[in-house]
Amino acid sequence: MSWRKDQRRGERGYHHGNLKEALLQAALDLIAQKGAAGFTFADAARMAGVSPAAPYRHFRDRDELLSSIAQRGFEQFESQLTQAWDDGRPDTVTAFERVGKAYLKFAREEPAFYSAMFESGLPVDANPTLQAASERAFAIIRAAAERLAALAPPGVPRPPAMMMALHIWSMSHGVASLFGRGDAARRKLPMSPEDLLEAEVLIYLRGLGFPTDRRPSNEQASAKPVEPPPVPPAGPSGRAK
Amino acid sequence: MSWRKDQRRGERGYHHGNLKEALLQAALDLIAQKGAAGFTFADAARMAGVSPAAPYRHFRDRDELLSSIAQRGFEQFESQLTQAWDDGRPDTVTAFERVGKAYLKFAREEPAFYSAMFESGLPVDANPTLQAASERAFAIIRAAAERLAALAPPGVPRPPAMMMALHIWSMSHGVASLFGRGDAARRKLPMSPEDLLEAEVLIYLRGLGFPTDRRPSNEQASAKPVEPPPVPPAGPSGRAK
DNA sequence: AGCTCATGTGAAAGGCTTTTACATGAGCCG
DNA sequence: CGGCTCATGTAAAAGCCTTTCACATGAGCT
Repeated sequence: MSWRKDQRRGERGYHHGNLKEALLQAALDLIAQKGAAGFTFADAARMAGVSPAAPYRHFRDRDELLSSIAQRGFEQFESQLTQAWDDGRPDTVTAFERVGKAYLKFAREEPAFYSAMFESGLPVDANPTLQAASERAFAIIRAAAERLAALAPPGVPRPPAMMMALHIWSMSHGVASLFGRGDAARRKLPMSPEDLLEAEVLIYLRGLGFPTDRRPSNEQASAKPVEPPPVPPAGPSGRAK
Repeated sequence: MSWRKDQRRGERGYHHGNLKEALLQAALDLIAQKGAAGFTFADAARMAGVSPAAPYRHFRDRDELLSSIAQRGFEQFESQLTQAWDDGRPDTVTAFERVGKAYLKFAREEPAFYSAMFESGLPVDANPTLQAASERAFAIIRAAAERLAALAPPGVPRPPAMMMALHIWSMSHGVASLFGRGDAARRKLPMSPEDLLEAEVLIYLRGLGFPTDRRPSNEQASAKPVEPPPVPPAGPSGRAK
């Protein structure tokens, strides 16, 4: 009885008018506060000012709402990474580093999305739409790695771009998950997550023989490493197992 | 009424006799099946053959049970890592790699523990006991990194062991979380998680100037790098920000 | 045997999820 | 305008979970 009264303004009366959006927004807030596990369908309904059954007109169940959020999360994530990558400007390594930072920034600034995407226990591969969105986001990292691989110093076997992408992804994800969240499960750190990741990536790139002192332009020239790396890069299958 | 009858043997009658252990075990099974989020206090009680209220005699609430599991998880984790490290035998790099593999193995073979430890949303720093256990596990990686850092090639600034440890931890955790779980959130991979991580670590170590072709003994001799690294390692604070 | 305390049981309150029948009103058609 | 129809909400109810509380049981000790 009180729902309609409780609405400050924009009274749509019986019909909310934009319940689906309101629910998504409410869920986002709740997840940010109490984590993906603590979020409740009924709570979201309450926050949107409707009865507990109303959400079922827009989402099959709680999981579908969560999926929708993860979906949007991946889309925004992709957008952020794309923007950070900026097609490799001003130079590939700089842009690459920026992508890593964007990963951390997203994890910190959008904990609700991040939570839904990576910590909700949703079966990513069960939902094709979701999986596609996830892969589009990863494709950005993949593309960046491709460009970076093309700059690999001559004279040594070129590292597989896919492998590089997976490596960078795992580093970013590891740092973000362990140290980069708002306050949940925080651990003490002698440096910022950003610096930690940056150093990690730089060392890794140097391990591949990349020159890691930035130079703004003419990458063709800079493709020549300062000095050839001590040993050839390890291939995907590594050494003898 | 039927609980007592349902127990196959070892009937303790009214008193279960070892309910706490039984609950922990049941919870472990349930979490392995349905994830940390899906696990239910009532389910564990049912599985142990007691009423839904019985568990409250042994755990304050559901979260305390989860904490206990995470606690044990960290202890087993520490034990596994210690064993893998084997005090750096036969040589530091080999042992170091083995620690990484142990991390993945734990994530894969003990999904319930891993889930409780890293994905349950438990506030690690809220429970001192839990935090201590977590830190003891990390200390193994830390100690290994320390030993490795001592082997760093001369002539360049020695990398901070703590930073190396954090880097290795994040790599391992990233790979394990993204690709190393039983089947939840699985993603396609062109190589095994183990190979992926091994290559990643080797490249990283090479980036620090370590010789990455193993040699079984006399590490003092092998401390001399095959060739000096092209550029000095990046310090913790990295370059200009 | 009798006491006592730890350990379980039942029952009940309060939430959440999900389903089902019913109500409302927005858009459209004549 | 009057009436139809369908999308969108509501109420109520069933079923499950969590947590608490008074009470029962029986294991161990004297």
